Amino acid sequence: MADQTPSGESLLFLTDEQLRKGIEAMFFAYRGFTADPDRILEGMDYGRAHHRALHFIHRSPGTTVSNLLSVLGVTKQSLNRVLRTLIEDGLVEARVGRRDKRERHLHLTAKGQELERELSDAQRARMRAAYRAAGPQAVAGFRQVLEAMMDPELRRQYQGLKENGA
Amino acid sequence: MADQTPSGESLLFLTDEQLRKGIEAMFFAYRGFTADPDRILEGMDYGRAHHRALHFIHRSPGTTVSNLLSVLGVTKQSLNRVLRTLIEDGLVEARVGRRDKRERHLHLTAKGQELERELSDAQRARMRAAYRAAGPQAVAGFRQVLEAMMDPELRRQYQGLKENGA
DNA sequence: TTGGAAAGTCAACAAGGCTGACGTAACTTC
DNA sequence: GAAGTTACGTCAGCCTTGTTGACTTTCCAA
Repeated sequence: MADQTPSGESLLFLTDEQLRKGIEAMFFAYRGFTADPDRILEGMDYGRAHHRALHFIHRSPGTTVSNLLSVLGVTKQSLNRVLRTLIEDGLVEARVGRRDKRERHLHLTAKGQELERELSDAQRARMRAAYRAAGPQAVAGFRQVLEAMMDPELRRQYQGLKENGA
Repeated sequence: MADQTPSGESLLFLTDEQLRKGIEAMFFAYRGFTADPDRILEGMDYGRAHHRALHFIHRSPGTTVSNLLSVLGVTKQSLNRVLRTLIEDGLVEARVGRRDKRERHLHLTAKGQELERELSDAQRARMRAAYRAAGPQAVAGFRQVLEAMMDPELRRQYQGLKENGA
């Protein structure tokens, strides 16, 4: 028992083997995480990229295109392809900014809300099952580790998303 | 305070808002998770798919192609493309099976070990920092939630990977 | 000896990233 | 008011990594 911090905690959770297991857990869990929405979307003309756009527009209604760009971390050409189809299909509405007319403020239409809801219901159902199985303590730890794993800039994005429901 | 289980735990961690935060945490954290290897690989002729192959061959030396297929969850055509370049470039060796000569047993060459090492060092460094920042309790919770999030079949794959280092 | 599994390969395609170049409207600054 | 910057959109072309389908070779096992 040599791996002890000055304060007496075991450092065994930092072994390469433990870290590798964590890496694999992320890999397999992420597959599960996206599986349900992917299943819903296949067959429709949409993919994961559309899901992400819907999610963040739902989350921050009225967000601008460049805002969304920085959250999603893709190029405007990539996002535009996705956004165009969503707007054409009447799931998303782009309103010209009132203060700054260059900006487009993005909102979900009723139809957009509906699909977002369907996707997020599926994803939340899995999340809820996992949370319930693991318990509140585990969930707190889960969130802590994920947060620590983010790039600092992304962490700020993450924390900036409106927090409530408590 | 109505959200209490019969055993008295709060269920506030199961609100839609909390679940959404968890979903976003997964999204942002996964970006960080892959960022370092991606950076190393850009410029080389390899991508994330090559990294995954290297990882699991390292993890289970002598694994067969079909074994790897089921772990990675892609088609043999996809995997083959990746594997071919890795073999051509002398990072991976495919040994014909002794018992069953149809099977190819995959091993990393010295060169393959080297790249795998470089990629995994980077990824583990981030993981280690996150683990250290969050602490052992949080790490345990992190692993529990991720495991509960996996599809049952993937969970078996995950648990089947040799466990040690404790 | 034959059926079927394991592996490999060719071709074609799609999603979703990327870069670069260009255009336009609108805001900001000098 | 002119010049520069920002926000957005779009065209064209490319790459990676996934897909399906069809086909072959090898070879184990019943």
